[in-house]
Amino acid sequence: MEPRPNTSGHNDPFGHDDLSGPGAPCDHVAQIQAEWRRERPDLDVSPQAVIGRLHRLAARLTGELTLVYARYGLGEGEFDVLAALRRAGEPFERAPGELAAHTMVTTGAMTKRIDRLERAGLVTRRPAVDDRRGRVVALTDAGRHLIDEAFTAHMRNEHRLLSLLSPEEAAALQSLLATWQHRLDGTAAAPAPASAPLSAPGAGA
Amino acid sequence: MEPRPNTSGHNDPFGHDDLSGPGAPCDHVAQIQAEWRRERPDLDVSPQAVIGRLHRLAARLTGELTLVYARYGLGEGEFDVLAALRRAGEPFERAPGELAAHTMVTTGAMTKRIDRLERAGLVTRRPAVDDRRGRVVALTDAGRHLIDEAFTAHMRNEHRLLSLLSPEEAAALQSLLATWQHRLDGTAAAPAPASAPLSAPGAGA
DNA sequence: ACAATATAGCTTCCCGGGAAGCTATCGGGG
DNA sequence: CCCCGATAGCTTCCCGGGAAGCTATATTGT
Repeated sequence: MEPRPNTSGHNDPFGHDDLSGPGAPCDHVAQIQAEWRRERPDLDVSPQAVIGRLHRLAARLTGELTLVYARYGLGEGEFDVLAALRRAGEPFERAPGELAAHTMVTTGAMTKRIDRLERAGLVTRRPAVDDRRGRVVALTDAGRHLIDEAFTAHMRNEHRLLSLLSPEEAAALQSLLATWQHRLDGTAAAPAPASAPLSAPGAGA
Repeated sequence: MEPRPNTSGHNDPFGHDDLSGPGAPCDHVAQIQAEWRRERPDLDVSPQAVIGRLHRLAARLTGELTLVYARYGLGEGEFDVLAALRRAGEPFERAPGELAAHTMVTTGAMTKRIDRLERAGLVTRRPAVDDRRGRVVALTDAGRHLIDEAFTAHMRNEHRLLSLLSPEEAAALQSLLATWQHRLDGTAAAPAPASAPLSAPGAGA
């Protein structure tokens, strides 16, 4: 754990830094990169050092967070919905469509999440007054209490995980993540896809 | 694979840096944090500035990468398997268990991935010679060509995404991610779970 | 007023992964 | 030699999400 940044500049035939970090001189990602360099020396695989690690770290953190949700009988999806309702403030109500947008899933997925939560007695569903197509999802008392407990534990957990970084490291990381996301949002979507579900493998070959 | 929405934001009344990066003065995560601060002023939600953003960014990047896989008729899982085989070098063979370990899924999931790839003619399955319990999964010529094409495109895509950061930013980010992962690995697993699948919500309430 | 279109939520079907258990095989000890 | 536990891969069942389409309602244009 030497917070010492290091050696980052060094070989690489493409002029990029090889990005070999101090904390991971020989981790799994680095091994994978080494294999690719051997097999495909024509490619510069340095981006994997960042993107691959981001991936793995996010997966790992999600796993840790999920353990806490499970203690309250919740999946990640349910937790998110309850949290979105709680965040809304009194009277803890929101339309299904709003919840879907907030939690970044489709409305179909949201319907099923609400079904589960309703069955568990954590939320209620009732018709909206102004628009007869609409519904209103509301936290029950049980739901309110549960999410308050669960969210408190969740934040304790996040503090525990984040405490592995110094305040300076955390601030730097936060800033870099926000910067990247922001620039990504400023970019038009990627080039058009054009799939062929595992049946026309000749696509590029 | 999609998105992990999650709550995150930032700010904090506890004397930590508020971590407001330059790139994210008022993004979605920050809004969420502001809501929590209003509803639960007793909690320090600053970790979400990092963890929430990490999640969202990872989800976003995954989405971008998936678009390229789809162009070759591959899902993320299939791509990973083909890549692991390609990385192995001549003769591009590996045992299913090895592949499962490499790609971080269960053996059950691996069986199904191989089923799909075999059906598509991209890999073959044959018995191992030394151990009659074992199997050997091998890239076919078609699979070899496909993954070489797809991986080349994949790396182009990763370069495109990473090019939004300066070399210094990328190096710093890589270092922080590796550091965090490394410290996380050095930590014993989290406290014992104890689930109750949405039926005993009273766990903590 | 009425038809055309948009919108909100729900339903159906599919896909991919995890958990747990099954079968065949290997290896070691009596 | 046979029995026992360990191991490799596969099978079964379940869960949660996406895509697309359905129904009922709201809104807009003529």
